[in-house]
Amino acid sequence: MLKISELAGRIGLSAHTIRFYEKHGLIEASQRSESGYRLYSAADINRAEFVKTARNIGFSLEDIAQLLSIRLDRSSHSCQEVTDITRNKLHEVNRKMAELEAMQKVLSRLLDNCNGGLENATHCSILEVLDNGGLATTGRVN
Amino acid sequence: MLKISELAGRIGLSAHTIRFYEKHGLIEASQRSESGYRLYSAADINRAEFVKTARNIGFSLEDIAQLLSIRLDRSSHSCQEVTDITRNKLHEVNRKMAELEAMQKVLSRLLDNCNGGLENATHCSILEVLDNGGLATTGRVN
DNA sequence: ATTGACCTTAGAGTTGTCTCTAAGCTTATA
DNA sequence: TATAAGCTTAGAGACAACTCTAAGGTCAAT
Repeated sequence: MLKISELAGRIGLSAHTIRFYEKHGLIEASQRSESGYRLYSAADINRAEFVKTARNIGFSLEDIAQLLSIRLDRSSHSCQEVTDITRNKLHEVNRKMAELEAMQKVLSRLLDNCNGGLENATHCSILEVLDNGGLATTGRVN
Repeated sequence: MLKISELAGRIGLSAHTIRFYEKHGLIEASQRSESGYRLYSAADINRAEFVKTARNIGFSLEDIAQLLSIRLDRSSHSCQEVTDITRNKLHEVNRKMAELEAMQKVLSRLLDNCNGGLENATHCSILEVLDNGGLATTGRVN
């Protein structure tokens, strides 16, 4: 049985974070010592590692809570439930990527058109673009 | 001179947001009516549009505050200051993209390896991966 | 004169994920 | 036995960028 900071060291989270996850139902200590210290069993550790792995992949705490409840009783959940959560996450990631790509394009173009020298910013092309409502649409941004 | 909701309609922000931006020094009304209503001049509108454009591109409010202070007195700032802000933002975007790409790859692989059918989740390959600390490293994740 | 739309302010609430603090108890080491 | 390190709890604070509320004043139209 591990104490909280031992578990913390093992899975790479702070004790604070583990208590925080506990409050949100993600991690639990199946026992307490006489003095009230949390004690983590092998199963608890596995569960905590599951949480950490899912977190690393990028699942939200809420996603993880759902995945955990499936994991807890696999036979009464379908595989599809798991893929749904995963697919939703993938869609979210794709959406964010698209947003970031758009930003990336604009920022790169702004930098391409600007010499960025030490002279003063009176004729800075970036400020001009911002003043004019964005990149010119001659030759569409997309 | 426009009142706040006229400005709001014109640039596509809520009046709430405009007041919020004002509190943070981004937008200002150079006049007030006798009854205390904000009144926006052409210059105020330009500034607000600058803010909106920068926001659309993805600059943070803090970035925008800096860009505005350069814009306010272009001759005492260098063009480089502007490109620095822009380049930093681009780096930030690139960093986030890399993170998201990693997530994207993992999620896609998880989905590829799982049939996602209606049968129960006893042998769900996604749960197995999460239980085993992530994707197998045979044939490296990267 | 009344209605309803619009304006004002200060300040609280939201979201997600921690991160930290205070005040106090326990355990291990010197 | 003293000290330090570690544990407990409840709850506050941080971050970004809004979003909303309460309580009230103003304005245009009917």
